[in-house]
Amino acid sequence: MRAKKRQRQSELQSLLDDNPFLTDQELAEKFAVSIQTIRLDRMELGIPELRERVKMVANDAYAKIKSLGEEALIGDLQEFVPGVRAVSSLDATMDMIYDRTMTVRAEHIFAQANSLAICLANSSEAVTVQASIEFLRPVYAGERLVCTATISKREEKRIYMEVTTSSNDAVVFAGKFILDISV
Amino acid sequence: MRAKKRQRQSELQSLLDDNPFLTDQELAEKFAVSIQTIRLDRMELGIPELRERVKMVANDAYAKIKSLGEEALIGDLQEFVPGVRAVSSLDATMDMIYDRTMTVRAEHIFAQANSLAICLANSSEAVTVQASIEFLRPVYAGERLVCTATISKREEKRIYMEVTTSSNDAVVFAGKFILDISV
DNA sequence: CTATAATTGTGAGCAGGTAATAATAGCCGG
DNA sequence: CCGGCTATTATTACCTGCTCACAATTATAG
Repeated sequence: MRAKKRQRQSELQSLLDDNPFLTDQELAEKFAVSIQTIRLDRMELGIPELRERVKMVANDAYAKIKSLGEEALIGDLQEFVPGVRAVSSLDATMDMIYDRTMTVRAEHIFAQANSLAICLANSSEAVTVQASIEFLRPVYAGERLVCTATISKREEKRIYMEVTTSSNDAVVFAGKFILDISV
Repeated sequence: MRAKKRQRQSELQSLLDDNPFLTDQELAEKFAVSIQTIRLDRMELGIPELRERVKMVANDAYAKIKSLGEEALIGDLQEFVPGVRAVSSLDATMDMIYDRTMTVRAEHIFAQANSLAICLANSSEAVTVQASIEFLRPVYAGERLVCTATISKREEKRIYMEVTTSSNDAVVFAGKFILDISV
């Protein structure tokens, strides 16, 4: 009996982990137990009710969408010298991690660099056209990534930049970006 | 009188737009009207109740987090020949867009390519160490991006890949990736 | 066989509503 | 100033998805 219960509770946990939108009713049917059993299980596992779970997801949404979503600049702008240099900082969080290696996924580091480059281009129509990038060492959650973009050359319709990202003074990323500013 | 109502309704609309978590009770207090007035306003504006609003935000979260968040592979795997080639497809949505140019942000295209490369590396410890990438033309919302990664060279601890992304048979992105598989 | 654990049932109550219906307040034109 | 209209407020019944408290039943291990 005890085994059955443990089994159900762990399944319940993972079920709700990747689908928080299930009612106690639905869960009871899935496990073929009474609704009260489900409620007791939730109590013991410290899982809040449907509405609270949904609220939590919704709140996370508000926070996470900012972590890599629609913001123009990924990270926080620290310094901005038009036509010369821009610096942004970004705190690496668990949301950015690749499970298998526990390291920050390359696209997040690229995103910080690329968005800073576009920001520094300071044109309403800047578009990244080329980049040569190096990820010098893996980054872990909790590190603060400071990214610096510097304009190295400027042509009529192109801007060349050097972008580097450091954590604790060690360079973790370096890249050369070419942006198009036709218009 | 009519002016007052219009004023209130438009304020209500924008209030709820950037904070969907307000109850009718709270709104009534904010506007110093009865709760029924708020309900009528919501009806006229077609704004659903708190719980529905929260649910919508939570659902968006689920969709958006997948758009560039925690998934191992960004896009859907279409083909996978271990050690040789992998193909994924990704539908460009409005969530991926840079407002100023209305084009898909480079990091999303990079993310699709990079995550496919890591997937193809098929090692529990693959890490991108270098990439030379080109964005050949801008991508707009609605396009279907088909990304192909091919292994071009394999060393003891490194994998070299060619990754290209096409939309309607035109190549929009091309890159050479070097991954580290030390372990 | 019995003590304990697990499960199920019941009833009250709550938040945040919908839906329907009715009463009241404010204003405007004639 | 009064009828008519819109806007607002009130009232009541009902809904979902719970919580909380308490009791009853069933299973099972010792």
